[in-house]
Amino acid sequence: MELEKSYDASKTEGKIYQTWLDSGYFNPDNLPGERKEPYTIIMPPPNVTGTLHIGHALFATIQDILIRYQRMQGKKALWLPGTDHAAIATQSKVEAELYKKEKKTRFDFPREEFLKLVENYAQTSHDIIIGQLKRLGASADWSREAYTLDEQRNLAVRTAFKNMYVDEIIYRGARIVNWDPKLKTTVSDDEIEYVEQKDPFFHFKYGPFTIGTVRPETKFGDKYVVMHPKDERYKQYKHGQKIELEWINGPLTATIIKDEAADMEFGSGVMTITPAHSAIDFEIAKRHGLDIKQVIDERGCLLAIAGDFEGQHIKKARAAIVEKLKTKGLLVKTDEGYLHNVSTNSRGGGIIEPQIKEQWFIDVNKEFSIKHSEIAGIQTGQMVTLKQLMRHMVQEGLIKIIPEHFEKIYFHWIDNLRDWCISRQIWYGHQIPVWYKKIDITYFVHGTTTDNEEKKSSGHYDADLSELGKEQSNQLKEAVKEQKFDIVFCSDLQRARKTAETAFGDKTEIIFDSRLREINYGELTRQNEGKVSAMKSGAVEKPFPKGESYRDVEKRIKNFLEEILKKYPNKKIAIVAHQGPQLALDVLIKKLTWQEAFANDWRNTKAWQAGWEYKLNEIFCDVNPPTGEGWTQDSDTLDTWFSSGLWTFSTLGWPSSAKASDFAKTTSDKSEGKPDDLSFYHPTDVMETGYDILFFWVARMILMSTYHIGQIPFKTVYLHGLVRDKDRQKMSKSKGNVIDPLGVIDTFGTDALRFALIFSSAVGNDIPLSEDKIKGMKHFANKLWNIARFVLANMGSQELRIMNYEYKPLTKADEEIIDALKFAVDEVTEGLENFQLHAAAQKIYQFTWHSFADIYIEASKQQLVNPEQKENTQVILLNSLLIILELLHPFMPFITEEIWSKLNQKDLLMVTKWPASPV
RNA sequence: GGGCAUUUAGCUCAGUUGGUUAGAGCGUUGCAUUCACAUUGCAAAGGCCACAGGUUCGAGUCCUGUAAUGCCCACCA
Repeated sequence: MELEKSYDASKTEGKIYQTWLDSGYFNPDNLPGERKEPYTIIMPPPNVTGTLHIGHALFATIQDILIRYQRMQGKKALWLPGTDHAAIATQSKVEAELYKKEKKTRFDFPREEFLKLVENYAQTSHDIIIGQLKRLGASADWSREAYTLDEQRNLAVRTAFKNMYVDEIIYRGARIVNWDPKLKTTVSDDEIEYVEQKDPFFHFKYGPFTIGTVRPETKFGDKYVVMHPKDERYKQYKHGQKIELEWINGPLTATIIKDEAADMEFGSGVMTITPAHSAIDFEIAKRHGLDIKQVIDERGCLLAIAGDFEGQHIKKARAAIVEKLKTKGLLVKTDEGYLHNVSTNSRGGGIIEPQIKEQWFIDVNKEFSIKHSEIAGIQTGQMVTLKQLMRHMVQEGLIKIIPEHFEKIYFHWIDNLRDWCISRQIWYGHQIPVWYKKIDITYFVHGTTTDNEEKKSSGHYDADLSELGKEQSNQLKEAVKEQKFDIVFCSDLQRARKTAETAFGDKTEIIFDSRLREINYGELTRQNEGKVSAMKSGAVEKPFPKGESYRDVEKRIKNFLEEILKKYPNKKIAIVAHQGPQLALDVLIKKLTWQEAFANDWRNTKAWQAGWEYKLNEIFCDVNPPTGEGWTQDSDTLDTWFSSGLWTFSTLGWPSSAKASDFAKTTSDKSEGKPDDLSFYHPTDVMETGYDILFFWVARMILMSTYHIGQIPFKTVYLHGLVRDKDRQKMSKSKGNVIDPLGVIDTFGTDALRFALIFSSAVGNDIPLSEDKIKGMKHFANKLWNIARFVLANMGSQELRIMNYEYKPLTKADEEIIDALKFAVDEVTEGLENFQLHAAAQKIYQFTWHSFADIYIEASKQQLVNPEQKENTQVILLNSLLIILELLHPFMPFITEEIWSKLNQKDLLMVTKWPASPV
């Protein structure tokens, strides 16, 4: 058997990869031999936003090394691959392209059509990425490949959302959020990137104070002036004191607020606040219960509050506002070149404008009872918060982070964690599994009756309208002339019926319903109002003698509302009825207590002709859409990290293969047949990823996995560094120092690239990479090739089968190489066990090149011509080579497999048993 | 402002619990070579392990401080 004179990676790699694929061994179900122990790595899914870069090559290499090693150790090794839809990133990429090519935005398309465009892009990108991973030699189980936005994962997301919604871990609320006016979506705190910027810093006269700002455009609504309570300079001003002053658009009443948030050292120590557009100001406003007024809209344009400036974009308005203030003599001075940080959306968006918006959040501080826990130190049913769960796993060593110092960073992050805003206003992603049904109600009270005029309470007694009441009904008709209602519901008592017929009878269908009747006062009917009032408070729960309580009215109305929600969703309806049912609406819809409803004075105003407005909203959250008509789904999508957080178990079949709430059932099922993927492969062994997404992702996987299935997601977190160029510079297109993985694979071979990537840098450190280094590793591959050529050339084919031939050290060289080999096996193994991949790589490199090639092969040339030593030497040569191939295979899979195949071996090297120390 | 790390040969980096003469790759210099490999071999030069203290029989390694560099978090209107 002859080998080519030098190793040609390009001729070998494709062929070898195909051999592996054909073997089916990437799927652990097909691995030969008795394998009981699982070893799982779930691949961090690359974003489908383009092609792989060298950083991906690094993660693929590290994970492939770990998987190949464990597979050779006899484990059922599963490396589960996948890709990430990367919501914002992918969508904004498509949007950018669309704008460049056709000058269109996504709003020029129907949602479905735009999504098709994104999906096409994602599909193309996906295919490229998978192809690239294969070229890197990734021994991943493609049969289990997952996508964060496929059907299975969508089910997982909906299930996860619902579980958390039911537990009230997920809530909807109006908070100050990071709004990106460019992408028109919120982003989470972690996605913010601060960019240093120089801007003019303005000092303005604000009454007796001087305030400073870089952003005069936010200042229109500022009517609170804040100073530190201990600031001696402003001792004479009291908290809550009002001050009249002249401001941008005229005179204004400002209120003094004393709060420790004001920094006495900064500027004059006095500031005004803009609660709607600053998180800090929002906090202050909440502390003191101040008014919050929106100034800037979602496009970044000024609202009506800005007066003349209304509609202008803040960027353009700034100069004009300063000019106006200057003209008014309110500009004190301007400092040019003030250095400050501007927050931007790191996902390719614009400058963040904080806004108050109704969004979905995950509450990280809410206590809940954990439904199922296999976690040491956490009992099933125990009360915990998500924050505590996240902290516990790492603190108690259940999850080990390598390198260790990242644990401190992790804790620091958790301690400062705020509720996680998970809703996004983009289209590409998992749509929130919440549906709404909405009815707008305008409520009118019937006209005055004869009883009313005599101050008697009618209740169910069918009192008629008085002359005034009839007149009022005509007035009502006039008042609602312009309004269009789909349906009018009316109490069947004649005072309401006559009112409704007069006001609406000629244009709208009227449906009479006895549930809309006034409270039945029983024995008090038609008696003096004063007596009724006296009993009102006591009549909430307790019926009037032989009549109803207010709770009874509430029940009738509740029943009525449920029915119209079902039958008449999304309609605009009017109700003409009495005061009692209206109070019930206050209680049912506005969530007032009965006492508050009574106390409210709005029904004493003459505004009854305009009606009182109620918005009836029903929210439905479940895995599947509600049945029935009239439901509309929440149009927001979820933060991409929400689905990524489920990744370790959604890829293994959750929730289909094992429902979190159904653990008892699945464990009893296990006796027959093989266990499902989730119970067998989860918790996974290693999560290997870049340190830059420790918070985004790793922490969220811990959160999701512990919450939903009561298991840690992984035992070890292995954080690799960033690949940099040889001068430690970050690789970037603009610097022109990027190394294209496919390019270097073409020139030097995958094995060389892989070896170079892990050869010289310890875990967690950044990795400087240069073409020279890869070239050096190509030389190493070639060296190995020639070692194999030498060994092969020095024995006939029969010797290739004498694997178990006993050999013994006959010479000093024999003795040394056997010792060295033993050492190498131990150290490479130890390196791989302890995640010291670079140490293992260096060891095998040294051993191969120096101990074996330079020393032993040189010595063997003498021994091979000595008949007494020849055969023994041949066996040592061959055995050493085989062990080298085995040790090196995880690192350089292609060339080792290729040589192995030339050595007449039965099975593939990739499933050969990892060597123990040789005899 | 707070935190985390790094500083070892010309360059890029190893050096796990403190233990002989501190290592590798690349580069440099000299020599060799029809020999498995010039994508080679042999050899050499090159380090007060950032600095200053301390602990110890013994410190690149542990402790304290200083300096430089990098990164992360917070953020001041």
